[in-house]
Amino acid sequence: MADEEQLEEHRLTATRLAKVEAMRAAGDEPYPVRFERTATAAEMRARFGELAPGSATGVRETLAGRLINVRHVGGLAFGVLRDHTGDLQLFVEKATLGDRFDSFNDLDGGDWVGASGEVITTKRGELSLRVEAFTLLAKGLRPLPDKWHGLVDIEKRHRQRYVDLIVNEQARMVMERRIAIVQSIRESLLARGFLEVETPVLHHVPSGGLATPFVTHHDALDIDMFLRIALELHLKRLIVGGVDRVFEIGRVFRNEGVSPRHNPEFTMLEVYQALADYGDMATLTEGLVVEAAERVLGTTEIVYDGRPMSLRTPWRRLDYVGAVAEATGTDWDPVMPVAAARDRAAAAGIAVDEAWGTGRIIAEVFEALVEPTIWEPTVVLDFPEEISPLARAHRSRPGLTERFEVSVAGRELANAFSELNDPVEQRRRFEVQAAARDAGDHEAHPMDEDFLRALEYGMPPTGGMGMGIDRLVMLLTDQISIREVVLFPHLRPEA
RNA sequence: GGGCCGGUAGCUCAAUCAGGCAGAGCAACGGGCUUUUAACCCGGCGGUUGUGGGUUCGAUUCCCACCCGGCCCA
Repeated sequence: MADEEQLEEHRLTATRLAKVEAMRAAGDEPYPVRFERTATAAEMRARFGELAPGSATGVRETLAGRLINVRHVGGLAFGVLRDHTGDLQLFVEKATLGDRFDSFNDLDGGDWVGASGEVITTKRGELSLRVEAFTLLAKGLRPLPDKWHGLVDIEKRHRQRYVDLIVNEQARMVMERRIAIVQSIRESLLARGFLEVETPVLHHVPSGGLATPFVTHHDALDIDMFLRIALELHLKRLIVGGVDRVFEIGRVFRNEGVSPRHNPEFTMLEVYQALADYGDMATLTEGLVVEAAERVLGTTEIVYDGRPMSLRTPWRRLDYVGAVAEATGTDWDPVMPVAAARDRAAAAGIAVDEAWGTGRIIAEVFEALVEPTIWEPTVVLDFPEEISPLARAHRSRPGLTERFEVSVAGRELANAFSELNDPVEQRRRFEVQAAARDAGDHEAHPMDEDFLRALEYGMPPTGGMGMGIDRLVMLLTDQISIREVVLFPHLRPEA
């Protein structure tokens, strides 16, 4: 769209380009190298925020940032300089700058500027820099969006996040909060003795979850590879290897449709702890979320999508099959004949697939009737084995596994198990999945012989947990679309 | 994949229902203004109405196809 020719042709950029040429002709560089600043906008406010109107401090500072707006008032000009910490006013007067005053008037909104001068407050009390010298640091050729409305068009905000970040405070807030949340989780885990690792993104077997992978190709080896859909199996290999507590925060990829709640790539936390079980994982999950909320919001009492929500722990525990029974008004049993399960689903108005077993049917009913009704974080316990091929069988409940999900605002936030560490049983589970895969279920878990070999060396009892970081960020930034918490969400290519 | 809604100046929006010269504010440009806070005042600019076709004397407006986005559903 925006090639050089169009830049030269468009009158709004042509006038700016002309200023670039004029500067160069006069021996000035519109894109200089390096600049030394002595203060940021936030530092200025911290040091001088309490000055009375009309003060002059005698202190001289140098700031650098983007010129967001200029108000010309005869022989005066008021500029708004925005750096990464906030805004500060530039007080520019002809009396101080002399001939350079006209050059200041040549600046455009959007230009990067360095300015030096005395720290003052204006008559109206606005903390300002009385500019004694300034430098163009980088000429902006494109006009900024409307200074009042900002950039509103959602498509443009996402495609041109750089502009969104310049003009929309909210975009910066979400980004900064996301960074703080990830940092909080990392520090919470490090403080508990977990080691952070990096495992392969390119997989030979798309394992560790039930999802359609992206396929790519390794040219030199001439083999297809898969972008990972989960971190799970490599982290468990590390548990086998004797890494006692381990975690990874990393991007995973799922080849599904995009929606307000799904981006093809998203960020997962996965944590594994030797000698622990899913009960320990529930406590850990609660701790990570509460510590992140307190760090970025200072409270566990939040508002999401206009409704109050408490993240206070302990979270409610809900029995998975029991919740389905309550929602449907009939008894359910994960080992009941599949025909009986089908009847109950039909009675509840839930359509089921011929190939599904009882566990899968129960899951369908849960997702349709129970999960959407959950608001505050809830630990939903003991999932059917059929949909949990990597979780250990429940210590006392046949047909179920020691698995929980944390549901919040009608969606899954985290998923955890007492990990299956019996290699013979794991092989049996993979074989069931492989059969489903052969029958046409592309999301069934594939056989992973190397992982089985690892288990055959012995994996200690282990608790594991995965959490969707994007969803946690959505919760703590009050965003209902994942595209608002991902800096560069996926969109179709521009025409 | 289906349904509904949207795409008009750099930005934010009118005009579309019922076809008749495509407008405003901001930005930019020229002028005025030495304490502004979306500064203000005056002036003159700025358009492939998402793309392509069709109907019509005449299409931003009606019809068809396509592209991009939003929401809902699968």
